Amino acid sequence: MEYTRENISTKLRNHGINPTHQRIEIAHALFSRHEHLSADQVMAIVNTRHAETSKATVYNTLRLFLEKGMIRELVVDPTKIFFDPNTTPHHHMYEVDTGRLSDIHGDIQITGLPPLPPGLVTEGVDLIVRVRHAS
Amino acid sequence: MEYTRENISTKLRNHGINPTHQRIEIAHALFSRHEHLSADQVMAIVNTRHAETSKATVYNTLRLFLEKGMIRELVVDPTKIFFDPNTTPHHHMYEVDTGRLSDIHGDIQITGLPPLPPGLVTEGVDLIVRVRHAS
DNA sequence: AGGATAATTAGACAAAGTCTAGTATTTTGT
DNA sequence: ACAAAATACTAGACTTTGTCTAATTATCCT
Repeated sequence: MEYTRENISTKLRNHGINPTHQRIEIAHALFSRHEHLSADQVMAIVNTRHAETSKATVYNTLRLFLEKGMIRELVVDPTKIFFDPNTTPHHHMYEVDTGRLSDIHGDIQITGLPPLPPGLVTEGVDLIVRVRHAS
Repeated sequence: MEYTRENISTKLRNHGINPTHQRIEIAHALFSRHEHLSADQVMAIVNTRHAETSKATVYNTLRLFLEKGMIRELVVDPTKIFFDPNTTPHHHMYEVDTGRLSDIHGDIQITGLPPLPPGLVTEGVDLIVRVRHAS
């Protein structure tokens, strides 16, 4: 699938989001790349050439996308949150010395998880393999 | 094992850490409870009664303990880091609506992880089950 | 078009964590 | 035990990520 502005508008509408200029640009930044971006990276991408989108809008929009289930939040780096346009179940590798974050592909199985206490519902299961470069 | 100041001093020395007043108090805060504490929680515990330990020392000391492998860092909450005095392999459950973080007990197996790219070494594998209270 | 609603903005603010330069404590060598 | 050297601690300024607010602008609906 190609991420034209048109397609992105449709995608936004499908998620119940009003497609505005800024939202389209932010979604485009996330979906046209296949990377995990932090809020300030999104901000930088969207505002190359002319400043177009404010910090507040970037943060608001990312949280909106999150709530609507269009993207996923990754709490991995101690200093900032990354956003992942891929919402299908998959896991991550984090290079602690460089801050690089990448997907782990493959058929990963997790067994032996005890049942949840009553009243709790699973939101997601995050598996992060922390690695570093050999010295 | 009981966490007397004496025992904690020995533990610090075993990890190659010079046991000072502040370090003993911080280690005591972490090890005498069996909880995951954030830096400001440690700060608050250590400074009940009289203010004794500065913010800089709390942060420096926690990082020192980390480097020496005496505690473990948990990147789970988007706003703060938690420190875990239990360094044996185990996993966590995080209640996203309350911020509560707890251990998962049981024999959890993770299979299907692909081999690491050459030059990379595993630091650790973190598994976090994110849950919320049913509405 | 025009009023209502929704979205965006600049900039002030908050909180976690880092850094610095000076002071205090601890250790070491004699 | 004492002085010098090394290590540790401190207050407070600073940085960074993210939030909030009140005012402005864009969009939608009839």
